[in-house]
Amino acid sequence: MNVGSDRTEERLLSFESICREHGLSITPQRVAIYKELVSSPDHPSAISIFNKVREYYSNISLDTVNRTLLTFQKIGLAKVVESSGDPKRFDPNLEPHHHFRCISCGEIIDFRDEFYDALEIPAEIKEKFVVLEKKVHLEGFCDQCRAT
Amino acid sequence: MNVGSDRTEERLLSFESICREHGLSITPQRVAIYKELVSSPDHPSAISIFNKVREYYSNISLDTVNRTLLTFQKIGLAKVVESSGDPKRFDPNLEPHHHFRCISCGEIIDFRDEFYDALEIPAEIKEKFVVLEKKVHLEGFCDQCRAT
DNA sequence: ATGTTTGCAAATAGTTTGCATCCAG
DNA sequence: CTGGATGCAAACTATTTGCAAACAT
Repeated sequence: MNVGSDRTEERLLSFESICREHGLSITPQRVAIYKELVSSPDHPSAISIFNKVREYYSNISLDTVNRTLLTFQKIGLAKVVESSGDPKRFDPNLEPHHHFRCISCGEIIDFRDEFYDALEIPAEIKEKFVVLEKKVHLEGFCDQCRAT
Repeated sequence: MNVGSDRTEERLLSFESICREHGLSITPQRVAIYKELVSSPDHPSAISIFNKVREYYSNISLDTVNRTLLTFQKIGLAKVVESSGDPKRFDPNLEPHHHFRCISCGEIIDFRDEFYDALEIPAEIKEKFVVLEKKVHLEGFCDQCRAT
């Protein structure tokens, strides 16, 4: 597990209250999974979180990790990354941000862009649908893979 | 199978030349799968194309459909939709367009927007990566599901 | 106390692979 | 003819479900 930053401590507090709001128990498994998720610099899959948590919580099961991550998604503590790949990847970053995905290695890189954040929703969409999330998705080759 | 429009006929011709360019045979299976794909109004999964093609090509196998769709993606005849769901969905629409996805029913709706098409790539990204694709992804509730 | 959560095992869904046969070029 | 494509079966990966035991509140 990564060493807890102030940011992580802060998020742990809101984690507990959000769980309570939804009538969910604060179990050690959920705490451990949440800590791993928010201290992840990337977009971890259930398996990668499972492997990290298992280092110090040896008898946790992959099913619990899967179930818990889906629960987190449901109550708004995580998002599922839009990607065309097989294993679901989770995103602990709830701030507005955008994604670049390398089509060669599959790496997904977050980036901030105030201009993108401020994009207007087209009228034809706004009239018919309720838009809750807006994200620019870029694709191509990352610096590692462009060299190949 | 949908009745062939002029657009479909047109695309079939370029389909054959693109296959030849890549040294791929024009097999009846590939033609059938391609016809289904491009006449799809939505973003079909391998299974849904399999089911439609099977109506008149009864002994085609799902494996062939899967393999063929991946081949189409490789040679640029189709794209895989960025989505967080399980079954891969393919996109026959190669024109620049954007997606709205309903988080309730999973429907993905294409929309055109010239302003979005013209978005600049942020300098920090352009410097490091090669960007081949740019798409705005919106999420929320579609008109059907917002009522529920 | 009791209703939720967990871990295990089995089931399921989607996709991929190996291989013999078949067919397009 | 011949190499690539297909169909079948089996393997594999990711995820989900049923259920009894364990735990949080």
